[in-house]
Amino acid sequence: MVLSSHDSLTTERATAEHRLLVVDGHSLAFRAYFALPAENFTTSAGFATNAVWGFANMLTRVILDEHPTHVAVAFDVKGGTFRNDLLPQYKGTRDAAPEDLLPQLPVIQDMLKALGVTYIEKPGYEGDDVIATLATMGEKAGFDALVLSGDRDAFQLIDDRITVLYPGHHFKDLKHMTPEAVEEKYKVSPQKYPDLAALRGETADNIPGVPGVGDGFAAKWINQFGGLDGIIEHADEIKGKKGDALRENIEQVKLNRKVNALVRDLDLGVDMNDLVMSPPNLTAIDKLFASLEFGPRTKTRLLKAFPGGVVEDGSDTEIADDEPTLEEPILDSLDGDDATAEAINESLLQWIDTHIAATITSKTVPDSELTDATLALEASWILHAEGNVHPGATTLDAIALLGPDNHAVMLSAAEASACHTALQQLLDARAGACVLHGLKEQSHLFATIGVHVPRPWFDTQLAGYLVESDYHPDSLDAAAAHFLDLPIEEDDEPAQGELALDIDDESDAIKPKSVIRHIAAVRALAHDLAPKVVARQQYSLLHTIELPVSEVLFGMESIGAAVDEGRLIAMRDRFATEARDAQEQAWDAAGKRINLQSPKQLQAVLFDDMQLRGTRKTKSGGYTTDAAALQEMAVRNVNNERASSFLVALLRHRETNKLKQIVQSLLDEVNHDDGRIHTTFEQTVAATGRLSSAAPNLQNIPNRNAAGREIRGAFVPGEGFVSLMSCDYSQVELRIMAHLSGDEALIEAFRSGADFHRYVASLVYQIPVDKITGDQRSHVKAMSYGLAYGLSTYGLAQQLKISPAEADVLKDKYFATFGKVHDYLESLVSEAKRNGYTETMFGRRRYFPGLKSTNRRVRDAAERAALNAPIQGTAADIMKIAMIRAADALHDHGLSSRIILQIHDELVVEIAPNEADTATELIRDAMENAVHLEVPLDVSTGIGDDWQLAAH
DNA sequence: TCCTGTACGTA
DNA sequence: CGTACGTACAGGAG
Repeated sequence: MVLSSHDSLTTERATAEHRLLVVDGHSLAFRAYFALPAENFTTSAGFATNAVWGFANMLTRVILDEHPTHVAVAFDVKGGTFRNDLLPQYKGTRDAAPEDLLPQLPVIQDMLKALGVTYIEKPGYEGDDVIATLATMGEKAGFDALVLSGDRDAFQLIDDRITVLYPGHHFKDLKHMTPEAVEEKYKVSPQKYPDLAALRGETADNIPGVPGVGDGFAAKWINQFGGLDGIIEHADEIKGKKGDALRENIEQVKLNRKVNALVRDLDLGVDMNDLVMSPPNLTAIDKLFASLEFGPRTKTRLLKAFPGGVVEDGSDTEIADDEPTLEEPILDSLDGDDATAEAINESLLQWIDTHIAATITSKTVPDSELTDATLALEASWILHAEGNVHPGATTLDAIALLGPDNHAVMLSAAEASACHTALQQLLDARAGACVLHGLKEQSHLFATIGVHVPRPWFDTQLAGYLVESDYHPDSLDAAAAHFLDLPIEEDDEPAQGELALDIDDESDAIKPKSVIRHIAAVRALAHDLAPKVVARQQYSLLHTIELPVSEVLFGMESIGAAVDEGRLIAMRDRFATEARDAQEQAWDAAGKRINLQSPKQLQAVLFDDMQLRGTRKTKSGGYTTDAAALQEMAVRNVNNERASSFLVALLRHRETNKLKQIVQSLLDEVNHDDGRIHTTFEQTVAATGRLSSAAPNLQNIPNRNAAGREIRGAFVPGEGFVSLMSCDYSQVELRIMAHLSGDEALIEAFRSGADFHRYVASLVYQIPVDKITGDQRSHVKAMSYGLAYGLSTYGLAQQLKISPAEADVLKDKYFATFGKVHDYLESLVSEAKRNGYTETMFGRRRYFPGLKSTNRRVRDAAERAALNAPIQGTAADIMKIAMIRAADALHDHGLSSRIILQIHDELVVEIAPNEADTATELIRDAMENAVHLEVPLDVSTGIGDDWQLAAH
């Protein structure tokens, strides 16, 4: 304990250091009750304890923050008070306290008794009067007084010595209401606050004020006439409707003022000496907490706030908000090394009972941003598995559990497997209070022992992504280092050379230290991220989109996509032969056997040997050798036989070699157990909210020319399935722009159902639809698509191979036709500059620090990204919602058909026998109605024997 | 062995 | 000098 320097000061000075904390017991109990879901705090007998737990926590927090030397808690007493005699309807609209709150009040009082805290009730008076009296007594005795109350009537007590701690929107946010704070907020002094309240009324207490008069007018009058008395005196001088209203209600206001005046001189039969903080009765606390099924962690924390409140088990469970180390869990071992599976399962069940079940009971998930996430997570437990996640071939190393009481267990893969029934039982009963890192990855790991992971309450990986989508940690350690300012600890994994040795030595293969450190990191991440998720309003996104879509993705990855391996091999060989042919040709033309995949060697041949003129430069200074440049040089040098045959051969080599590589990468990833390719859909990589696909990337399978498209033909229905269906959104991003900009012309273009680009071109060029040329259509199409990327005149000119001046004309014409689109795009950038972030339709945020850069290039790039993010992101949100709906629909209708791939605006579904029609309708409906916009969402579908044939 | 640059496939 | 990705290779630094 830190001793402060005032210990040896004189009595006179010392009294100034005396601080009295007065708590409004009812108000605190109510707030705690509503801030915490009762379902998460229920004893095995079904007794709700959320208000008790929240009360204890809140009291602890305030004591630790404010260091009072004296404490008292005031409660209301049943039965009317003198106020009801004055105002019969007083507090008439208050809902009766919820039935599971009332029985918690005496328990709170028992707890206070055990803690040695005096609580006071005074029949005929309210808790507020008791508080007022106590605070006044404290002040007279030379104390500083703190009043913890959610009732604004307490503001009248505020002066230099008395501060009110008033809860904000979130239970835990306490505002220090000082005279300055009241003045600032209400523009009147604390003494005049009751005058203001009398004029305004108090809905919560069913006290009507002057109709039409709120804080603002009340303050104005008070300052004008010096207070309520002055206002009443000069009531006739106040003009207008509000003046009339005042005169009509003047009796009510006078009455209000009488009612809201707090009594400050009750005889409570106590003096300051009775309120001094004293050591709690540990035996009574133990007994009480046992009956409430509160864990040792709660007790430890609570006792820390009280004198002599030492930790008994020796583990210092400091709740560090910003301490740069992880709180180390207490690692328990399950009995019996050589125990049977049943015995291990049994002892795990027991451990769960003691360290998880006793502390929390929950099946429900807090579902609103209002829920106090920081308090809810105090009662959560952590689930963590480690291993090698590779869909279709995942291996499990170890799992760990960490209870709210800081006790942990760790199980090897074999032990975990033996315990799968206990684990499943735990998850089925208490997933609602579960925290983990990466639902999809954890699901893969637990699936190896046949355990299904239901939707948890919180996912630190998804949360980190929602909070800071531009940062992508590639490990839990990296995430912890980033968000918690922890050093990245050396993983005690063996170096490459030692790996084989370690695998052989099975008994030593698990690294308890790193697993336990990791599970502690997950807990710490949750503590850091949960408040951020709430503050940034990402909580509902987490629960309505990211967690559900994680489950869909887990299914897709597990199923994989079936391929015709023979067809892939044949294709690979054909592309390889073609590439070799092209290579020979290129070598002949070049006169040497250079590496065609080396830009450096190509530059030497093209620009030195052949003396060709380069086009654009790369950022490192040399001329580019990309396809567009090669093409341009080929056109320029049609008459230079050697150069053009080299360029043509090189282009052909580039293309076929690329295709060969793509096919080979697919072959490398075919799972030998099931002949399918299990990609990984990365959910936390793309800053806009899109998914990405890796190992292999199935979102960049060629689609633009016939040769490449063939590769799609190798994706086929697997055994037991008859066809593949492809469903895609047409022009989603443009439709989103039409909706969000509200541009009537663009909206009408989509509603008309005509050929969209042709229709738009006819508006832009003011020519009838049937007179639009192919060039006009394609120019307008490029312009439309370029919009969402922040396309420049220069870029448009380049792409369309027209002059910048012509591109400028096109742009002007386009924006003259669709003015609101222009305004909307500009507003996206200016909003981003103002807020520092953009938001999608569903509230997904992306921050843009680059907008403030002094480097123009960086700033311009950030502006384009800021313009694109809400559009691309909204499309991604819509597709995610569609996937959730589609997967649910297929499941609910008992279909076996299943989604296997997502390519941003396309879903690929593997169709079971006789399900084609139903599946088509269900998926179409899920996609078209994922969200309702001002324009229809158009979905086109196709079915075929392979992915290529499913095209439409 | 690791990182960077270049190139290129997709939406 | 158009957004968002993943992968392959070459070449240089280590």
